[in-house]
Amino acid sequence: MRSRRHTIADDLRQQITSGRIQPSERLPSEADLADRYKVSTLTLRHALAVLQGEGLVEKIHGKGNFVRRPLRKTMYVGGWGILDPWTAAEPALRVTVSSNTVQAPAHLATLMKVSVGSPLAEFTCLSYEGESLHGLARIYLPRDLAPAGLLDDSASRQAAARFAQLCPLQTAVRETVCARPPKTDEASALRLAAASVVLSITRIATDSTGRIVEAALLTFPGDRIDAVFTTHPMTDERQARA
Amino acid sequence: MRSRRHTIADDLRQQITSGRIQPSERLPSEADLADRYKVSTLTLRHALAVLQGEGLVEKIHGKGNFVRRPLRKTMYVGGWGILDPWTAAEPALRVTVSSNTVQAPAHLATLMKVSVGSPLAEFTCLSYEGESLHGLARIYLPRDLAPAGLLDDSASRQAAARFAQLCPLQTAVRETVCARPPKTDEASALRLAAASVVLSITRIATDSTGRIVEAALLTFPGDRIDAVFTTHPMTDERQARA
DNA sequence: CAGTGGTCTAGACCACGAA
DNA sequence: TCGTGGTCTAGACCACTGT
Repeated sequence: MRSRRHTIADDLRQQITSGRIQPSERLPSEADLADRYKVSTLTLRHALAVLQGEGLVEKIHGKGNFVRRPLRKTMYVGGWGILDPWTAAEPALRVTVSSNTVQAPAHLATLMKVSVGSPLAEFTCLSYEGESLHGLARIYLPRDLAPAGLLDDSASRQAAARFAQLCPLQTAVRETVCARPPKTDEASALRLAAASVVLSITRIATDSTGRIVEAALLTFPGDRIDAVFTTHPMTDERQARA
Repeated sequence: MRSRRHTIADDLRQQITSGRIQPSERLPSEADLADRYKVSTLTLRHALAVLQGEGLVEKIHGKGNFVRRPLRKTMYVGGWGILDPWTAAEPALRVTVSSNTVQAPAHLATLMKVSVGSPLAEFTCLSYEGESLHGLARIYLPRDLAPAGLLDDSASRQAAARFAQLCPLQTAVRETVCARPPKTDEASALRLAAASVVLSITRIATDSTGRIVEAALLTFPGDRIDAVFTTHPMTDERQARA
């Protein structure tokens, strides 16, 4: 016997995928739905949790449950952090950047091979598609490398085109990709269920002297992103070096 | 005010990470823990759900809640498919390879830019760490490019060292990474829950003429793998080409 | 303020696993 | 059979959002 939460989830899913409930539309309140299905609110909430896990529904505390727009997968292009060449051209994509100075906490100090407490410039980049956030980046540079007039218009446009790459292109980049549950702040910022998964990319840029000039912590909802990386054949010269 | 489920989760997490509760040990029953913390069983279950989401605890219906052994993350190195330089050296890592010939179904034909029904050599690679499978690869080559005596010892050893890369190294490689729920066959092969997540890597190798010489579909349990990709500064010559 | 979702209780009953 | 986790109820109260 299928549990009640699942039969309810099936019914609501059918209404959503068939278009009877439109994207970005609000569902009836949980109390109303619980009445309609003759279940307790807790059971109904479990049904909604199923749909939330599938990415069909988004819960907003104090407002309601909303049908998510069908997924448009965006693409992260590895190497120099270009985000989504297709939608980047669309006006619907906005990237906001804010900056800050912090003292390196332990995990960042390790990552960037600087001593704990070193001054770092921190940039928080949020990428929106329409109203909904679909990418989150925190970027750290050694304070002395951070450009002074960074937050002008041209820099914002640049960050929108290549997702939040602040360092020059002539650097070696190492990107580590993993899938993991969102941290609580990420879950609330990206409006994800705690049980969902994000694709986390840690990008380290190194200049020709080996100094780490940028560390970027990128987080994307796991079901909305593909990351693509290309490797070219080595030149004989470079192969000899390795 | 931190919610009760979180204070309980914090307390249990501390007991686990400090070693007061050992890996693979059973926790007291939910009823007992609910008594001890003076909360309802539902609240206690929510606390355990937090730890479960963090991968610290595994629930087994009818048996209890168990502390999971800490995960040993393996690493996939992008570019030419080297798997896990650290554990690759360990005797515990085994890779088995079996081969087959198939006619390209639609999705593979699209991926490899050949016509539907073209003969392809299919290689299925399973990577074990001790008893448990931790990687699964299906690799396709145009039939005429598949080496004849592939499945001898040296090829198997080679596949173990560089995860299932069958084509020559002098190729351009494009790897697409996404997180998604496992397909049913993957879930059973990797012993994953249907609700879990795999890291899926699609690797396409192209020779200098632009022909696709290999397509690899790699699947790893999402919580046991990191994938790392490196990009080197372009030479002036290559930059001019792009 | 009213309306929404979030947390919590104190029970009941069901489904699974091992003896 | 017994002890375990899984589902569910009918309510209470809290926290967030908009008016």
